[in-house]
This record gives sequence, C-alpha cells and structure tokens, in this order.
Amino acid sequence: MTSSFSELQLSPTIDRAVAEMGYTAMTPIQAQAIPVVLQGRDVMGAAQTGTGKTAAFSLPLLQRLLVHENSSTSPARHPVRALVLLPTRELADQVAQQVALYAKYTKLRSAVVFGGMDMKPQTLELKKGVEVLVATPGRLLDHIEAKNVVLNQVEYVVLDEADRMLDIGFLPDLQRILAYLPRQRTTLLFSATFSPEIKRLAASYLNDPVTIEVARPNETASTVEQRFYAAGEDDKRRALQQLLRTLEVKQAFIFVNSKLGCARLARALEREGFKTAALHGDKSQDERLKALEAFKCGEVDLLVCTDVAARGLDIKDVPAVFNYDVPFHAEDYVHRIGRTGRAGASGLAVTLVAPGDARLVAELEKLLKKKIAPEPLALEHERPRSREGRYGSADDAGRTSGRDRGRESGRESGREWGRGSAREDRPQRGFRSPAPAHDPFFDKPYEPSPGGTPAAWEAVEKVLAPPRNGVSPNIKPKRKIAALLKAGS
DNA sequence: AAAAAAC
Repeated sequence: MTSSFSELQLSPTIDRAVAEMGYTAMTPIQAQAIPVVLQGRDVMGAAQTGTGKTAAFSLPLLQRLLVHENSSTSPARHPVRALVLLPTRELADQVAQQVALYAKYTKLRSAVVFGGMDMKPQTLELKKGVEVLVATPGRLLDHIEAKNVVLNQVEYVVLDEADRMLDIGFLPDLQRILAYLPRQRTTLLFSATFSPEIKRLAASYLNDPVTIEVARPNETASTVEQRFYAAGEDDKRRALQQLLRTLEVKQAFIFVNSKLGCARLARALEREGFKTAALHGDKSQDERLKALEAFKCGEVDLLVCTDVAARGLDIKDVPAVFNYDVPFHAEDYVHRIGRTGRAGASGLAVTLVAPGDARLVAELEKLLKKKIAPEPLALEHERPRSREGRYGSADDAGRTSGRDRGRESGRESGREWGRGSAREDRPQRGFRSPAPAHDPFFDKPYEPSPGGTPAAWEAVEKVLAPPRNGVSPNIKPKRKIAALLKAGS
C-alpha cells in the first residue's frame, strides 16, 4: 500500500501542484481510493469528515484524463469528460477551486456552474470547452436544456456527498442528468455517511464497484470532542451566549434548523456584540458567498447557518461547532460537527438539547451508537445588554485568549496533508476548556428558568411520546409546547 | 417539524 503522494507516479504536472499545496502523506481514504480510481473502477467511498475526500477522487481522475486520451471523434476539442455533482452551491464552488488548483499545471480545463448566479459567464466558460465540470444539479440541467453543454462524452461522474445526492429531494434531478450521460462510464460515490438503504440504492448506480470504508459509516471524526447541554427552549439563546463566553470560543459555526431561526439568532448575536454572519438559502447568492468569505478570512467570528453549510465546507482551523438546534436528521449531525476537527486538528462540538428534542436525541444515539446524557447548564443571571464588546472582552476579564489550545494535541505526526505552512499566518482561533469548578458561572445552583420547570418538561416528554406500532403520534406545534412549558403543567 | 437545488 502506498502512503505518500510521490509513490503514486502521477503526472509531473499534477505532482507539481500537489507538492505546491504541501501534500506529502496520504490520508487513509486517499491511500485506498486513489489506486482504485487510477484503475478506472467504480468506487463507493466512505471516510470521516475532513480527511481529504476531494483530493481522493480528483487527483486520480485528473491523472486518468491526462493519460487516457479522449477517443471521441467529436468536433469539440474540449468535451466534458468528468462531471462532479454536489448538493450545495458553496460546496460546488469550493470543490471547483480545489480541482482548478490540482489541474493548474495541466492543460485540462475546468469550470463550475451553480444557481443564483448569472447564466451568461457560465455559458461562455462552457462554450469554450472544459474537461472537468463541477456543478449543482438544477443549474446544470438549465445549461443542458439550453444546449450550453453536451454531456455525451462524459467518462467519469462523481457524486460527492453521495447520500445527499441520492436522497429524495435530489434524486429526480439527478436521474435526469444521468440520463444524458453515456452508460459506459466510471461512477464514484463519496460521503462520510451512508445509511443501509442509501447504500443499496447507490449500488444500483455502480458497476462492479470497489467499496472503500476507511471508518465505520457515519463515524464522527475522532478529533472532535462532543458535548451536550440541556437548555430550556426559551433559554437556548442565553445558554449559547454563555457557552460562547465561558468556552472562549474564538470562531464557530452555529447550526440552526430553520432559515427564519437562523436569521433571528444571527441578528440577536450581532446585537450582543458578536461579529456574526448568517448563511441560509433565503439569502441571495451574493450574500451567501460574502458571508462565507467573511467567516473564512476571520472578519466574522460566528457563522450562523442552516444545513446548507452542514456538508463539506472546508474552512481551516475552525475550533468549534454549535448545534443550536438538534438536527432533524442524525446524519446531518455527523456532517455539521465535521466542520471542525479537520485535517487532524482538534475541535469542539456543543449541542444544545431542549426538552422537546428527546426523539431526535434518541435517533442520534442510535446512529452514533452511544448514550447521550445532556449536562445541565447553570445559567448566569441576565446582564445589562448595553455592555459593549462582550465577545472581545476576554482580555479585560483577565483571561487569556485561549489561542491554539486543544488544537495541537489532536494532531498526529505523519498526518500532514497540506495544511502546515500557512497555519501561522492565520488569525488566532481556539477555544478554552470550561472555567474551573469555582467559577461563579458554574457555582450557582441550577435554577430552571420560569417556563422550564422539570414538571413542565415531563409534560412535554409525554406529548412527544415514542411512536407506537411504527405510527408516530401527533406532534404538537412548537407554540403549544411553549405554552405547556409556560403553564408549568 | 426543514433545507437544499432552477428560473
């Protein structure tokens, strides 16, 4: 088994790009998948988040494109020979940028198309001809139907985040796209999560595939410390703010289940003095890309987002992920917390569990195969809101910035795959462990907030009884649950 | 109970 990129004997043009990016040792998924893709086999690949799946398929794919000449007699000099499909626009953008870097010294051309952007520049790119096309499904169909691109020369299809691409929301578009491709082709599926059902479905799209499972499917990255805190539905905002301060989280993704909730939480945190951006599907693409960029460059510390940002986004050294809401689908939890602890760095994942989340937590326990016991969280008393710079005031309070803590420890030697050199130039990010036991925040006895008494929670649990005979009981709307809590009954 | 992906 090869373990370093240099042993792969890739084209010098690809090797040069790889070396330039600082890649030396391969990750397990890379070591296993690259040789198989180089053989031209179909692959179903599962590996934990942040372990370099993009390079695992794009490097050997580019190599194949270079070595195996396009045998077609098509007049088009640059037909699309490889198609990479992704479930979100930001992810398509990111993967396209990565592919472009890998292909930098080759003569292969690549392009990306996704929605929310002007069609025209994309059309121009396509008409010039590209060998590698990265896309989201809807916009690609637009271009196909407008005859801006022809896919009858495609030799390789990659479904990244394959389980998402094969789920019911995407499947119709995906089917339509696949219908335009030659039947004779190589198909590569990659994800960190595969349910047994999706695996079966996926198998029907593959031809004599090689299955590569570097980890147990659905396994979270081992470098992420996971914590769960109990919080009343009405206390979640305060709980979050308190945790952000006491853990001294420098930068974090904060996941919210709904777009509206996302917008609201972002606004509230902004008001509290946190440097915040919101990312969700109701924003214009321009705003979305700006929010992401601001977070990437450290201009913004908190990225409040929906599951649009749950998968694949690779932002270096984000120390923490908060689940303000428990995700609806347990596998999304795996992806969300995978935004931290990437490339061998360590990360912290904090999930707020409200009384109504019992069923979701049960699902999560089933997927993670471990018991979850949310810790109670003693909330400090409300502080006057006018205090400025709470967030940046850590130093005023005599605490250190917590820089780099917990980041170094998780890095194992020999797992350097291209992230070393630029690290020092990045703004400092990190999180500190919770305050010592005698910290005033933690010394206060736990006081359930009004509207969150244990008795009320019990009542709520009853409303959310587990399904009987496979039939779910009616779930009362949130407002009713809130009313129940308030009544304390 | 939601989000995502096209105009």
